[in-house]
Amino acid sequence: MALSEPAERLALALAQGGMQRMTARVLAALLFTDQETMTAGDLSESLATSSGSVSTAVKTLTVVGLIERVPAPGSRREHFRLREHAWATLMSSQNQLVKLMMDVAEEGIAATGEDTPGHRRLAEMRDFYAYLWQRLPELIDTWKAGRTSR
Amino acid sequence: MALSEPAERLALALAQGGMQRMTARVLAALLFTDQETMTAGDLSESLATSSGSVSTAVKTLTVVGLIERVPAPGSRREHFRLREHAWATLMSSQNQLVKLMMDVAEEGIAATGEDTPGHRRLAEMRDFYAYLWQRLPELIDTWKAGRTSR
DNA sequence: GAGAAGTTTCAGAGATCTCTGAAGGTTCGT
DNA sequence: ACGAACCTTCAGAGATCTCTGAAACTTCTC
Repeated sequence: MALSEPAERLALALAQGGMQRMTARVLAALLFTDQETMTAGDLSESLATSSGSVSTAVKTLTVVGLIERVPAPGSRREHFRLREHAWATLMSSQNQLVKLMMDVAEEGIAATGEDTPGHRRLAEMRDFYAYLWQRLPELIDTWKAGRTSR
Repeated sequence: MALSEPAERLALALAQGGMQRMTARVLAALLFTDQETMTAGDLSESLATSSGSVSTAVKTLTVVGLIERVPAPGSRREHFRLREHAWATLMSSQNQLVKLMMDVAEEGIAATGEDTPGHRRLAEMRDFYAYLWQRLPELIDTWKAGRTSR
């Protein structure tokens, strides 16, 4: 079955956030499906795409921890499903970008003379990202704690 | 003067976050410069790029509120500089993506039958992004308050 | 251990994005 | 009002990214 229009829109949104288009479509398919898991075959059929693309996308999603291979008794095929806390995981990996910003600002600070306008601007940038880098993980952990305690 | 290597690295990091490469380089130039403001001419010289590219980049940065045109007494040229709270502004615009995620999840919920696995997954996604959508602005406001109260 | 089914890899075609450069527009001084 | 300096726009060249499809590899069954 082809992906629904809302599913394609969701994939687009994920792509806007930096995810490859095909990777996003695979994730959307796994979100919307009414099955508990999908095989690579299911995915390439519903996305009308090559098995090669599915393989690459599935690998990427597995590496970043958004989906997982599920042992499939009685089938040779690989089964996949969304992992627990996938969204928190996605957010955490976005958070690596915050760290990168903090680091490049720090580099800039080291490379500019003190008491220059550039130095001051970079220090403000560094402070802002350092603040986020401290606070975002707390936010995500709070969410996870609230979820699991149900 | 050409952009320093740390400045180019910073531009790369911004580009990773979704900003156009040239737009990111302009922002980096304005961050690192030891002048208070830079003209379009300064920018195209230090970036070794066409005036057209600078014009486009500067327009984008102005629209999203990261830089501002500064009235330049005694000069016909436009002067630019980083705006106050530029980083908080950048974060806020990233935050629009959180809103988009929330919205597409909501659409998906409306389009799937209740008590299906897809419905449940989408509801969890929606809840997560709704939580962020509530919390991130608080975080940014707290930062701004801390800054200005110095 | 041979064959079938499924999966992965990767070179290159095709699609997409970005930048340039030149034409045209705007603003300022005289 | 005219010319000079500067800025903006945009078509198309060039660079970059993404997907396909076929070959190679792995795993399972008989």
